[in-house]
Amino acid sequence: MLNRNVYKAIAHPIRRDILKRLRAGPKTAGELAGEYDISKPSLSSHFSILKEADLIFARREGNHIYYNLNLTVANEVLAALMDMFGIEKET
Amino acid sequence: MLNRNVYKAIAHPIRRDILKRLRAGPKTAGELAGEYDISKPSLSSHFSILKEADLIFARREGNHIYYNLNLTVANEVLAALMDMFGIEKET
DNA sequence: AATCTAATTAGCTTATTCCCTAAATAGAGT
DNA sequence: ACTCTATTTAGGGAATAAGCTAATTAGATT
Repeated sequence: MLNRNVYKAIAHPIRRDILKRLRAGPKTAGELAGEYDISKPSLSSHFSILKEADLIFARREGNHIYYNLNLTVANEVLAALMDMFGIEKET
Repeated sequence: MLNRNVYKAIAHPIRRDILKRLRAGPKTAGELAGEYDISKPSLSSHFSILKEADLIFARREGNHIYYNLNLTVANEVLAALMDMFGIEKET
């Protein structure tokens, strides 16, 4: 079932941007850090909020941590919103 | 274009529930107030957050105020999320 | 085992959110 | 004009969110 925190998770513009970038494939925390004018600890906190919402998951490789988009949950969010608005999937 | 506040607006469970109930048609503030264990001023504040996000709009009739779901914006939210996640509309 | 790099956790401050009660406003009916 | 009902605005307090710097952890490398 859909974690209630997903809505809070997508409420922040940086977190939405992270999700958008992860569409294209896994990225390390460091790679993403380069994209934002924010301290690494603050960004790390955004990662953990996204993780807690199950929107992303982490995989360590050497001393890098790769973040991946969780498409299953992404789809669940969309389904929940479509249900909320009473909008059907197909055009 | 999509108001940035929509994400904050849908981040609260009561506001999501309001949207869901408005799917079925317009409701007055009073009708909705009956559904939640929250003061009327607090609920009124939720309405104004939803209004500010353009997710609902109000129409006065006598001394009732009817709230309506703005389906246009609802669709825009879905489109924005599908874009964010890189998910296509049709199955 | 010392060190380097990558990333997180701890601790703190400021801003925002969310709720409340009391007071004000808008319109309808008397 | 007064009053009743519906709803919002004002003001304030507690909880949560979001940022920072400094310190720590985890693993790789020498």
